[in-house]
This record gives sequence, C-alpha cells and structure tokens, in this order.
Amino acid sequence: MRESNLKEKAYAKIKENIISLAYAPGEFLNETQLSEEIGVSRTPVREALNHLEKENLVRVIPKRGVMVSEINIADIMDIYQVRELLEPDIIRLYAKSIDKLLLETIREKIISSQHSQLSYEEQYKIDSILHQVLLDANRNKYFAAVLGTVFDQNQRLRIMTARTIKERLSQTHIEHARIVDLLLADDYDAAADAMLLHLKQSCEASVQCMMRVQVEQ
Amino acid sequence: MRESNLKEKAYAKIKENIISLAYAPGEFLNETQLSEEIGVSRTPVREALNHLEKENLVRVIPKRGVMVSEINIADIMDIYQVRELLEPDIIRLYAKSIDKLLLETIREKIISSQHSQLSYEEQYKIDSILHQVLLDANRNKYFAAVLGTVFDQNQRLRIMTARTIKERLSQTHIEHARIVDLLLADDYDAAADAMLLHLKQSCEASVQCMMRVQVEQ
DNA sequence: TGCATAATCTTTGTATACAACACAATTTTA
DNA sequence: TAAAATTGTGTTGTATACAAAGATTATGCA
Repeated sequence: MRESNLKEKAYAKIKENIISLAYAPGEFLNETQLSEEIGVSRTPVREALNHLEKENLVRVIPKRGVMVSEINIADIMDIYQVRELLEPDIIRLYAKSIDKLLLETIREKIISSQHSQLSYEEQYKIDSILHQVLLDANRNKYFAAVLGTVFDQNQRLRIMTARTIKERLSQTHIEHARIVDLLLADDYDAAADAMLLHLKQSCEASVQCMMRVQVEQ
Repeated sequence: MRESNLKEKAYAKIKENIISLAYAPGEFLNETQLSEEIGVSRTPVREALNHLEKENLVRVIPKRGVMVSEINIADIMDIYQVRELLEPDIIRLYAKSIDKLLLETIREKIISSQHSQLSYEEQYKIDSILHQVLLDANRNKYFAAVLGTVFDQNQRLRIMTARTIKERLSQTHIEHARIVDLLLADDYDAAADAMLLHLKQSCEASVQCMMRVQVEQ
C-alpha cells in the first residue's frame, strides 16, 4: 500500500480487515482501538470510517460504537441487482476498448486453472480478474464508484460462503471463458448476454450458500 | 433542515450553496472560512467536504484548498449515461409499487403547469418530482446513492443552463406527462422506453446549452 | 430479593492547537 | 540581470483535549 495520507492508510487497512472477515460481520469496533492498531490518531480513523459507512461496510451508531455491517440475503439481492444491470451494459459500452492481449492472458489463465490444482485464493484471483477489467475499462466515475463498492461487498460475501462455493468455481471458470471468447470475437451483445446469465447463476449460488450458512448458525 | 449533528448540517449547507451556484464552479473555498460561515468548527466541515468530494461536487487539493468542481461536457455525458441506464430499469423493477394517487397528483401538476405562467423555480420543482419519485420508489441502497449523486449534479447543471433551457421546459412537461400516463396504465415497458427517450433528449439539450454557455465565457 | 435511581464508565461528537507542505514574494549571489 | 536560495503566508493534515450522550454498574430502599 502506498497511501500518501493517513486517512487512506486507515481506510485501506480497515477495509482489508472487513473484507477478509478478520473483523466479523456484526462485530463492534471502536475508534481508539483502531487508531492504536493502525498507529495513527483518531482523526484519520474517523475519516476512514465515514467513508466505509457510505460503502455500507460499517454502521456508526452514535455514542455506541462502530458495527461491521452484516450481510443478509436482501443485501445479496441488492448487490447482484446492481451488477446485473451495470456489467452487461458496460460490456456493450466499453468492451471495445479493452486490450485484446490482456483478454488473451486472462483466457490462458482461466483455461490453465481448469487443469491444475490451485488454492482457493489463487482461484478467486482468476475469478475476479474479468470483473476487475470491466471496472477499469469503464470511463464513467459514477459507474466506477458504485461497481467498486459492490465488488468489495461481493468479495466479503464470497469469503463468507467459501466452504460451499467451491462447487461453483469450476462452473464460473467455464462461464468466464465463454465471456472472454465472445469479447475476443468482438461479439459484445452476446458477451453481455453471457455476462447476465453468469451473474444470475452466481447470485443464485450465493443466495443458496448464504441460506446454508445462516441455517448452520 | 433538521440535522442531528453538525457534520450533516455543514454538508447540507455547503451542498445547497454548490448546487444553487452560490459557490461558483471553479471557485476556491477554505475550511476556516466555511466553518465561520456555518458557525461550527473545522472538524464537521472537513467531514462534509470529504463527503462532497466523493460526490464529485468539490475537489480537495492537498495544502492548497478546496475547489468547487467544474462541469464540462464529459461530466454531462457521464451523468446522463448513468440516468439512461438506471431510470428505465428502475421503472421496470419498482414502478409497480408507486402509489397511483401520487402519480395522479403529479399528472395534475404537470397538466396545470402547461396552462399557467409559473416561475422558473416552480417549473423546475414540478420537473424534478417525477425523477424524485423514482428515486424514492427504488429499494436498492446502491441505486439510491448513485442516482442521488447524479441528481444533485444535474440540478446544478440545470441552473447553470437556466437561461437557454427554458425553451425545453414545455417539451419536458409533455414527455413527463406521457411517462406518467403510461405508469398509470401499468404499461411499464412503454414507460421505461418513454423515459429513455426523454433522457436522451434532455441530455442533448443540456449538451447544447453547455456548449453555448462555454462559448459565451 | 427486586427495582428504581444515581454514579461511573465508555463511546462518539466537536473544538482547537500545532505540524507539514505548497506557493509566492523577496533577497541574495553569481 | 538572471538564477538560486530564503523567507513568509496561507492552506490542509494530524493529534489531542474536552463535551455530550448512552450503557453499565453500583447503590439504596422497600
């Protein structure tokens, strides 16, 4: 991390801990403790928390504390509703500008991952590349902001449901490979449709996982 | 304004001044001056500015000052790109839940405004009701956040181009009336299409206005 | 014991003091 | 005269002290 100011440093560290579930959903944090942990004063920590609150990653309860946001099924529906609406259209609008060499590299990675035993971490990385490329390809700051926010939420969700989502990973690779192939063939409408289908199936899988997780608890 | 804390009070006041062009695009503000103006310390002002920066209404330049964001044609395209993508789909997803009586009231207002001489302020209010209703109807917090942001930008834009946009207001009323009629008839697909057309025409008009404004300066 | 009430403790909210940096103006030097 | 170094001023960045409010514990009384 190469943050120029302490506010960003605090933001990055706290967000990292929330997304990786080091801070559990529902857990209470407090500003003093966080500032000691990060090694800065309360001021940049507060600024970071304000930012995180707008991204729905924490909830500041006046005079009480800061709660790490929980994720429920309604949240998952919200997240995927945004993705299903935006990502196909971002393909239609911006996919043309994506470097073909980059897409080839991604394709290679997806294909090779299907024939080798990779750790969950590595598989997840490959899984997120494609969506990250779309996020980077789009030149609209409002899209970028909202998509970045839902991706962060999505990553946390993914780790929460890591145990059961493994069944879905190979299927995800197949769907991603299809999308990349269509992008390489400059067939953006078909790629957008494939993306929509992929997201619908991911959403369904996430909801199923979350229901199982909630039953277990 | 009934803000519980000073951060929100500062946010509301500064935003009001930016949107109403009391603070001109490109103008430099500073935290001390703002805090004196509002009657609070620098802390809540800074928190408000952080928020406004994320909404693209100001730009904080380290150790230099706070600049009120300018609006250029690229920004207009970004704003309308978001609206054109989201608002028609929000109609498809959520219009069913809008209270029909509310729509009737809006319809009355639009119709009656066509036969009377209203101030620009009043006309604008009627003009924004329909979009505000859609913003309220949608139950997805991520959509609400991004749409709220672009509406604020849009309002500022509208005031900037107030002189020339008057030609467009009566046309806007006709387009809005058509959308409301289709919503009342439960024809959501047609309403969504009408909304898309309306937004495309509004965007075109805004770009034209902005080009004229920029030439004049 | 059970309950109301007071005292205390923990937490965020706000104000303020000081540090660090950027830029401009001024002075010094070649 | 021109360029470089220095100083001064204004700004945000950060730390910290104190205020306010809510939660928790302790206390006193029936």
